[in-house]
Amino acid sequence: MKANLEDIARAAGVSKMTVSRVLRGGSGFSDDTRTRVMQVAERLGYIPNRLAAAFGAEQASTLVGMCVPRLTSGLFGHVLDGVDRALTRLGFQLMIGANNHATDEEEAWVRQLVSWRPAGVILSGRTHSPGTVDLLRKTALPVVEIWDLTTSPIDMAVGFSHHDCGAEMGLHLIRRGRRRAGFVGALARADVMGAARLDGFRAALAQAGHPLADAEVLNDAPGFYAGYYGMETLLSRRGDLDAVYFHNDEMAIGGLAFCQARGLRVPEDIGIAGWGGMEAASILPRRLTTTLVPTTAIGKAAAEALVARLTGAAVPEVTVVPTRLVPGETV
Amino acid sequence: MKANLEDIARAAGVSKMTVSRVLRGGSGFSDDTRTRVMQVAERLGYIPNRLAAAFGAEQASTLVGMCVPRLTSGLFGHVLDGVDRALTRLGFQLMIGANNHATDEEEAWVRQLVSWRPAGVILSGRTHSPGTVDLLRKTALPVVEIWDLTTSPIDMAVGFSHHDCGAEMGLHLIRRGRRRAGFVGALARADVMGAARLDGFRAALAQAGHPLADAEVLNDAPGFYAGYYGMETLLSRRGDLDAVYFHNDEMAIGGLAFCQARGLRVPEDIGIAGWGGMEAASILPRRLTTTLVPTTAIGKAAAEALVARLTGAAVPEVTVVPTRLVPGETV
DNA sequence: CTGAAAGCGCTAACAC
DNA sequence: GTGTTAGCGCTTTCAG
Repeated sequence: MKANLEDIARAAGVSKMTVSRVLRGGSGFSDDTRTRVMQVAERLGYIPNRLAAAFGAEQASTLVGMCVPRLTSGLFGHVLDGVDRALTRLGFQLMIGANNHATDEEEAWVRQLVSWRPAGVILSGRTHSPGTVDLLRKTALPVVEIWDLTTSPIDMAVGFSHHDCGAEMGLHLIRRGRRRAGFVGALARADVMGAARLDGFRAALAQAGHPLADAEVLNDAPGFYAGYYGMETLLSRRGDLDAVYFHNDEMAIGGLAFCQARGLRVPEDIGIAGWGGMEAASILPRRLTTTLVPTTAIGKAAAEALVARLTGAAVPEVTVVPTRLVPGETV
Repeated sequence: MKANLEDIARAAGVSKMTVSRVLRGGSGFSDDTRTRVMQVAERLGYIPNRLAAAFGAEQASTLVGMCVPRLTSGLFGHVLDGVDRALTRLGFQLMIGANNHATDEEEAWVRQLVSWRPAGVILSGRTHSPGTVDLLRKTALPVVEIWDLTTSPIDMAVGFSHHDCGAEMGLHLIRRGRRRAGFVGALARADVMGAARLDGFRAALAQAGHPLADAEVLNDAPGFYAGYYGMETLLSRRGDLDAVYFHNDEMAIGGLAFCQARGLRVPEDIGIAGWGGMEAASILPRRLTTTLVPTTAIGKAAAEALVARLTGAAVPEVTVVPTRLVPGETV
């Protein structure tokens, strides 16, 4: 039922090697042979065996692995989309995994991935277990770390500074006259990047002489509910806050909903700021002040950097993809 | 640098075969041998080569492919999450692709996937190109089609009826006293499932004697913007509508935002209904009337059905995972 | 409980 | 332009 190179070779009256060359679109055969081989392959319904190809010649692997924090993240969905489109266009296949913000889950996934002898790996974040780094270094696999910039990446990095995002937003709130700002986070301290934004935010506020009034970092997933209840919690502790910066836009929108439910006016009574740039932020219920993150571009750049490295091209160690603070109507 | 079974065998003073058995946790070796082999493998930093394993014994493949319509879809992000968690737990690796609602893109992806000799495939939707179906049938690969129920699946199916979702919502609107309902869709007719919901909706309204007043099916991606502008378009044509059913919750929320911007009262002036059950729907700005779709459960069920089939267990051809209409405050 | 032999399908390297 | 040889690392099968 399954034809292989040998079957085609026999039917076309040539050798396996010639068939292989034709099918891979190389050179070293006549036009005549080519058409004959192609026809036979077609007729036999030949399906190449990449397992065998990649096994026999490891550099023939077109498998790329990508690990995201959570598959349910809207932002990372767009990053994945960028990666997938670029990779598909370039002839690669994508294997995915989720680390759930745990370096040991990431390591477990990387171990599995590496055993498939992929062409390269894309990881999210700068924090990895020593085992992961070690393994990746030992196997000398091309690696792109995305999302956050690393001072010294394992191999390559594509992203931006979360610390700067937070600092920029802190400055923005100060400029808007806010003096008692709070923060609502999520995922406890597991999300190192969210923590970096908080750090930057805190630093900017402190430097302006109006230090962070309060912060509530929840254990939950960073969604609308968490934003809603985080806002409630924060306000119950500090009713005098005049602005709140959220882990992301979903949470900010949840916080906005809470304000609406409580009859708090935004931005008069309290300012709200998010992060991420989700589509809803620009519509609902008023344009949210947030930071636009070029998710798809990051994915695309990461995939292209990886493939460039594979083709031997020179690739910068760090690619900065800038974010942009977009003032809305909420602060 | 890279150790293989032979290296371990030599260092442990046994044969390759014994090492293979130990490493795969089988039986047929003494405890003594086991510990010795394990220690050597550890010391040598052995990384198994699954390429070789799957190549040498095709049924040893633990690669599963999954194709979703779009990687940026919030709902499918949750399905993917369900699939990924189940598959990881069961020791499988996940390869993904997106078909962008085009059967030929799906076929191209399936062809690539099949050449990696995976253990099984999960596809989204009931519509596939003849080439895809043919290929899958010929290779006799376990296949799970998810999302929509198919009268006769290629192999197995996990999902629910989109037609019924639409009909149920149509009935709900009628019961709420709505008499001039409209529909806002997206992705043109490319999203067959959205079209099925429209069909069911239309049928239910017609049967109740209050046929669909108007429908606007946009070409855009089904997001907040599309909902906003779709609502605007629909109302400019039919200012007398008393309810609108949207392709999904994002769009419904966009439509809601438009109403708010125009000063239309919801549900007094006009009713709004969505589909999908996204988290924001239950918060913002009022609880949205929508249909809850058990996304993660579908993913989990699909993965488990696939693995059950692989282990030779009997698996039902069709698994129904019911949705639930949740009345909110918007109609 | 352990080992030897054969082979999976392909490609690199070299010969013609 | 085309063919031959060898081998990738593992598992299956069979023998002990």
